[in-house]
Amino acid sequence: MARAATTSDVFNALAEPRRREILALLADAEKPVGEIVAALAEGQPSISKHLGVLRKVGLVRVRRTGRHRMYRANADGIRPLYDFAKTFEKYWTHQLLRVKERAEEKEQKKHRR
Amino acid sequence: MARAATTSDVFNALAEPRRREILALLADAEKPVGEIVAALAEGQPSISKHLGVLRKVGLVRVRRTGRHRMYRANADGIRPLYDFAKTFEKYWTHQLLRVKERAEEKEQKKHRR
DNA sequence: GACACATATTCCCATATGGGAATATAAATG
DNA sequence: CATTTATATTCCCATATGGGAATATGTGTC
Repeated sequence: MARAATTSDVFNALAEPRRREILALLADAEKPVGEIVAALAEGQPSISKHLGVLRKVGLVRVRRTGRHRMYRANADGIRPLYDFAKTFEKYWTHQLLRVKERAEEKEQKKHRR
Repeated sequence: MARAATTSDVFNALAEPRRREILALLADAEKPVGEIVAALAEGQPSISKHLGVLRKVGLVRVRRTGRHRMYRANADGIRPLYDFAKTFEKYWTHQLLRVKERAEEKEQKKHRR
């Protein structure tokens, strides 16, 4: 048996760094393909293919508007990843410290604007 | 460019379901290879190779004892996965979160005038 | 040393890949 | 309709895969 298809599940789809970047880009607002291409500085066909993979595993949704296709992230689709990782949370070392650190970072970001 | 190596990072390593199973098995206690082979009902070479991948990306540690090799999970290694997923937490359509958001919106509206 | 046991490595192969180039499809515009 | 714009699809190929079989390596035991 060969390696599983990238479209077989969320884990395989998100193994590719570009696709994680794309998903992050689409988290806050829907964007047309061209904007993603410009943001990631990669060929348009490449981006379109990545979007196809994300679509197949349900991580993004599309809406057609004229000749544009507006993509947006479907954050719920990431839960399998999160759930898996979360089962290891209790084994992390310095857990309390790290949580505290991240909370503080967040606080700073909020106040920085 | 072809697909990235499974050993290139945690995301690629954990795209394979067997490797996630192995990691879950090793979360609570270290185990010799044979025990994993028995638990997952798969060929020993296959398991050894999976362990090799997990080792290379730092998700497991090994300890040699006689002719056994005791493997244990290194839970800290999963944090990249967790951190990535966590950035989408706020977008989840979870009931409590929604209630909270609506409360905040209301609050803002009240103060906006 | 001869052997059994535990694990890793090598060899094999069908399969999916990601990117670039070229091309196709579709919609707006003149 | 011809052309431009936006996006998807097809074709190409070097590359890594996961599993099984066979083999190698290492370690206890007699």
